[in-house]
Amino acid sequence: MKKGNTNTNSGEETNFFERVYEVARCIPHGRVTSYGAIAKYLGAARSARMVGWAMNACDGREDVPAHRVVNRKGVLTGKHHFEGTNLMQQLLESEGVEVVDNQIQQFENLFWDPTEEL
DNA sequence: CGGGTGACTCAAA
DNA sequence: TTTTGAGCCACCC
Repeated sequence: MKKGNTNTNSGEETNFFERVYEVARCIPHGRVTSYGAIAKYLGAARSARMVGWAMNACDGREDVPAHRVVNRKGVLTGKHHFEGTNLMQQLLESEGVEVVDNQIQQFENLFWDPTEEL
């Protein structure tokens, strides 16, 4: 049926999310990537939002360095979602990434493209 | 089944 | 140049 139901949600996680987490986990230390890049790698270049959504679900997945994932401009758009105000920035700086005004410096240089690297 | 949402992205005015 | 609008896909109720 269609959807009626049985929501099997519980117990089985959507592969899509897992996929995002997997890529996020593959992000090298001290590097950053964009939602669109991950989405494209998954085959849904237009679903960058979903990647962000997946990050929202990352709650509980500490292994998922959401702080390494930023928007196409290199701006910490999701930093507002992190606890604290500069937690995300602190994490990035801790890895050697320069962040100023919620924007990553030398973003192009630190940008890590899964479609090319993987 | 249907509707609403969203941590994005691209394009046009 | 900056701002505004629409598109898109997957998850949740």
